[in-house]
Amino acid sequence: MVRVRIAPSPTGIPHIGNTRTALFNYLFAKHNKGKFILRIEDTDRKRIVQGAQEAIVEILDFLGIPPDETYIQSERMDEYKKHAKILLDKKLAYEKEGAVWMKIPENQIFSWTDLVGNKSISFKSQDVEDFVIIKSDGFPTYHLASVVDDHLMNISHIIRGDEWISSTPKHLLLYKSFSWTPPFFAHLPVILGKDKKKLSKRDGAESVLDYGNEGYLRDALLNFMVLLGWNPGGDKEIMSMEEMIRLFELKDIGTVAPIFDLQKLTWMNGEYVRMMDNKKLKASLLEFYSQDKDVTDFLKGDPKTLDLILDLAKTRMKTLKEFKDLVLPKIPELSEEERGIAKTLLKKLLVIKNWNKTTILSAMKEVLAMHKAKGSVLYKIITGFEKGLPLPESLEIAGKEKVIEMLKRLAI
RNA sequence: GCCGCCAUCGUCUAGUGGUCUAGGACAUCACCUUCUCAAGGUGGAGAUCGCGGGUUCGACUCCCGCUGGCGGUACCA
Repeated sequence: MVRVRIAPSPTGIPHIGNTRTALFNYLFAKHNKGKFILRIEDTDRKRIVQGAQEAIVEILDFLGIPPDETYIQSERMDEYKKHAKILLDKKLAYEKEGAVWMKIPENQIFSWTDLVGNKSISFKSQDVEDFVIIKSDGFPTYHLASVVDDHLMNISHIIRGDEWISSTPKHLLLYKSFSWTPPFFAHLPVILGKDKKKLSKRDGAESVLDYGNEGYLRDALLNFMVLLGWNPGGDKEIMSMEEMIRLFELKDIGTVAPIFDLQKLTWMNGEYVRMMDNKKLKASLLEFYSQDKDVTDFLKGDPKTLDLILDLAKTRMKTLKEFKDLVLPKIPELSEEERGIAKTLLKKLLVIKNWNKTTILSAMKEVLAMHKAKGSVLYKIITGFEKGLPLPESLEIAGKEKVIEMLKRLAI
């Protein structure tokens, strides 16, 4: 039975790296019909951050990768104390300055086969130092608490960041001291920023929640993250959660620290926007703009009209954030010349009898020819931006009356 | 410093001794389309597979060294 866990400490908001680790654990669990466990490691009382625990849960929820079981280490103190005593009694640990320390035996080799890259890693005991297992405040350190819990919770595979590699010999010693069989280990390379340094605020948003607030879609985020250090082979890139679960295997995890490339995420998000049907897109937009009455009012307008507009907008937005400027015009600041063009446009549109995109387009072309102007001028006049949804279509949708009225106000 | 991990286009990667004059995707450039901007289509440029030694009839693929990057070296996780 596969049982995996993520063990975040509530000392801050999880960043993309931690979140990807959670995703990989989730996919591995589901691929093997196993369990995905969340264990809050709140043993460092000094560094606990208010709201961090809630943020962890919120992120898993946002991504749709909820844990099957949840544990909190501060509620399991008895276990850690009990197990520390066993080590003390066996004389494998000792007390010093109010803390309990694990003694590293001499002339030993600690080695394991890491499932990332399927290679053997080993450390000599002379390179490992005695370490604290119970701090003087009575709380266990990560080393003791995680080993005890992983064993008690029947964790089969530990999939975690590779900053843990050099701690693994300590964990191996603990397993041996308790006469427990250690689980399998898979250490994931960290995700780096553009500068090849650890991902930081400079690289943009910090947590997936921030990306969500920037108008990135859950499915795109998931798809992009899974490809950071994992590849099922072949050229397939766009994958649904079901496909990821079906294809996910530890042997396909890369050994190289990937760099987070926002441009590719943005492209992929655009792909997902275009793949969505209008009903789903509308729902996503409604959620994203829930605080913006102008946009939600627009979205709640005539469904048929909205449908047409969504079709036009889909190929022009990479993130949901770009939707507003696409559909809600702003008042343009026109030069004298542009005002003249606006007047001509008004005149030409006014005489159209059969108001549709074809007649509107030919009117537009006449105006452009008369003024020897580029099409972008008309977009500036009507939308306030030099580009936008195709005018013939959107003016047809808006209706002659509304368009004329608006142009009159501008041209005066 | 010591210990460990890693090393293919700018980026994500395919590649497990010969099929590689190294494939795909993002980004980039050109063209097509065109009322603007996109989307889409076609094509181009872009990697002497970090460097140096081996092993082999033959190395991107195996071994060693070097260099570089990253991580660890806490009564933090």
